[in-house]
Parts: sequence; structure tokens; C-alpha cells
Amino acid sequence: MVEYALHLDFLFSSLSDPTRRDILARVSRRELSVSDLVQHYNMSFAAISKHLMVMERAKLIVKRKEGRKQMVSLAPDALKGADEYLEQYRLMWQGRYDKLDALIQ
Amino acid sequence: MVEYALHLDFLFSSLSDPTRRDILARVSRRELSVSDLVQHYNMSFAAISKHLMVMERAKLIVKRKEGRKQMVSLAPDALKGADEYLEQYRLMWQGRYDKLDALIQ
DNA sequence: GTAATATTAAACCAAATGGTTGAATATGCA
DNA sequence: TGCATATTCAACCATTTGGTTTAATATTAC
Repeated sequence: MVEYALHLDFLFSSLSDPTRRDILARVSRRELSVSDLVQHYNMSFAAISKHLMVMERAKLIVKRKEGRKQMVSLAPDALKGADEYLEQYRLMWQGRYDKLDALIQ
Repeated sequence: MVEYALHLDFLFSSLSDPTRRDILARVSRRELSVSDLVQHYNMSFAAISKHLMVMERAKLIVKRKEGRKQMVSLAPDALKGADEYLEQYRLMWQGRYDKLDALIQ
């Protein structure tokens, strides 16, 4: 009945929070420690740590231990799953634009 | 601090549920009434009705009244917001593949 | 060894989510 | 008119989510 794609569940729900999207943008520019990230937000260390756990489960980020720091960076192919999901619909809406273009010309 | 993009919140959180993704797939093929949709799922009419309200808020679907039926179809540009969000990252990961290609050749 | 730093774990809380059932509201049909 | 159909609304419930604070665990520095 309903297709079972747990990864898409995690991925999209992870992307649905503005703090997490902001974190994603930051770590996509450069690798950052959890402390580095915390400085930019008006919430506790633990809250950011939790957001990072959610993002890790969604395979949006990866962590690498460096001494006592956890360095966070964009996961390889972080958004590939989402992009592949959209692909099927992209054809559809590009099709519509093609039709529109055809009408105009 | 955190960019405010409520539509992306609604859009991604709407996409994070497998039932809603399934509904999206169905109505993208053809316009369907709420009753038509309910038949395919093992949950109450009200539950599906709620899912549709969530999807409407996310502008994934539109409803059109036809007598006592509500006909549901894919919204124009339903996934455009998501696609535009991914766009910035797409350049990034395509960049990586280009680098990889360069290494291989 | 002790203190400071970096992070996670645990317990808690309020609000949101995904479901239920039953009542209310429109619309169509005989 | 009265009944059946289609949908939403309202109240409820259990679970998840996004936050808090405090305690625990590593690691580094003195």
C-alpha cells in the first residue's frame, strides 16, 4: 500500500526544521565543531547536539572525532535521496513548462 | 540567525510522511476524490482528510469542489520550492562529481 | 592530579503529530 | 421529504519533537 522508504522519512523531516537547514548550510561551507555551531544559535548546547543527531540519522551530516571535538561536515550525497525523489516529479513539471512554451511560441 | 522559510517547513514536513508521499504519487497521475483515496489506505476517512489538509497547507495539492465531492490534484509547482532549495546543493555535489571525473580521466 | 573544555546522556516538559470515534454539515437521489 | 453519500469538525489519546537543566564522560592543559 504505502511504499516503505524510512530514509526519505528521516531526510525530509530533518529538512523541515529551519535550525537544521541553517546548520546544513554552515557545514556545507566548512567543517565545524559542535561548539562552533552552538555559538550561532540561541539555544543550549544539548539542543544543537540533538539536532545533529537527527541530521546524522538522516545522513545529512557526518561527524569525525578530533581530540575532544566532534567535527561536523556535510555527508557525501547528503541530498541525493531527496533529489532522486524529486526527479520523477521534475519530469512532470518540466513537461508542463514545455507545453506552456509550446503554447507561447 | 536562522532563515525564516515557513513554506519549506511545511513542504518538507509534509513530504516526511510515507502516506502523504503515496497520496502525492496518486494524485499526480490523476485527479481523485477524498473517498477514492481513502480506499487505498488502512485508516479512517478523517485521517486521510487530515493528511490532505496538511498537504494543502504545504501547497502540494489543491482541492476543487465537485458537488459533494472534493477532487484532489497535484498543485502547480508543488515541488518547485523543494527543488529550488536543493539547487544550491546540487551545484555543490555535481561539482564534486566533476572533480572525481577529472581525477579518473 | 586537578581544572577547564567539549560533548552526550538522562529526565523532564509543552506542543505538535498521527491516529481514533462520533457528531455535524452539505449534497444528491428516490 | 427523507435517506444515503461525502466530507469536515471536535474531542480525545499515545507518541514524537524540540526544547530545557543537570549529571556524566572524555580529552586537554597546567
